[in-house]
Amino acid sequence: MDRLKKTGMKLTPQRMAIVKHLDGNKSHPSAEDIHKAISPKFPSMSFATVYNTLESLKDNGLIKELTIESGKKRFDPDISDHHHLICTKCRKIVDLPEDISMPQPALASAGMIKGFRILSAQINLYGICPGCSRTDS
Amino acid sequence: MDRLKKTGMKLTPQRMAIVKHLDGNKSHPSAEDIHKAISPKFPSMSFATVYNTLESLKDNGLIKELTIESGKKRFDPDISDHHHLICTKCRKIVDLPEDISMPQPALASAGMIKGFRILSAQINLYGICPGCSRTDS
DNA sequence: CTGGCTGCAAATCTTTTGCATCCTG
DNA sequence: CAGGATGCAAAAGATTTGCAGCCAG
Repeated sequence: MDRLKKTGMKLTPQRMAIVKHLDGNKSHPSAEDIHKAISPKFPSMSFATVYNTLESLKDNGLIKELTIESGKKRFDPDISDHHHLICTKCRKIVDLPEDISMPQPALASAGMIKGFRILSAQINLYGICPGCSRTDS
Repeated sequence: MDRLKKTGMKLTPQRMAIVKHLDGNKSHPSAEDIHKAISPKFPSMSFATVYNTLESLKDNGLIKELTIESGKKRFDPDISDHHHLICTKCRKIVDLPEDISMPQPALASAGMIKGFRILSAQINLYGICPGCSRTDS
């Protein structure tokens, strides 16, 4: 919340609600998830506001946008250098434990490849989660 | 094309046109790109056919679906274990040279993490391409 | 007060679906 | 000839946009 103030963004009630909802949230919510979650408190809040706010938060480095699911954006308040496991069956998204984290993102975030100045890396591992494995086989 | 036949999929003219268009294609086209490219030859071809065909090709392991851009699916006929560099400015997508490829995908494709049975890995490196760098700074 | 933010509604873009018809195997 | 594939059109889902009015700083 302090970090929000530091960005110079205006502290509107809607924004604060969104930030509060995201804080510590490990569910990697989509814009719709967020809108739905906050609707009870701000029934009039529009999608435009949600998208605008998420865009601003992203620009200010307070959240990350994940490109994990083809159809929709997801957002992650955890801006640390981590990656994700996605269950292709139930679509659950889980943070990848740091100790399995990769040396390459380091390489990537520092370096140049093919003349590209690399700014960030996103690693998605797709598989079947324990729950779905059980149902499966 | 032989590989297409082996899948048992029916060899309709539309499908063959799509497969031919994708063969060796390094542009990571979206469904719309593909539809547009083939329209001149099959003006009547519908999006449903494009999507159905891409889905079938994917199910049969002839192409990969990339989740690189939030709003849309992209497809890659190169099914080898490789990854991508994306210019955040001009949205260009480039294959990551194999020699920079990561040891982890190997780990991932073999292993189990957090109880997940890992099936595939996708690594996206985001940055600024040489062309945009020049314009930039 | 003023510029940034909000709400609303319409528009856009991508993908999916239902169904009648067609055509490959 | 049967079942899968196609074309069409409508629907669904996600995101964007324009604009008038509002409110935090």
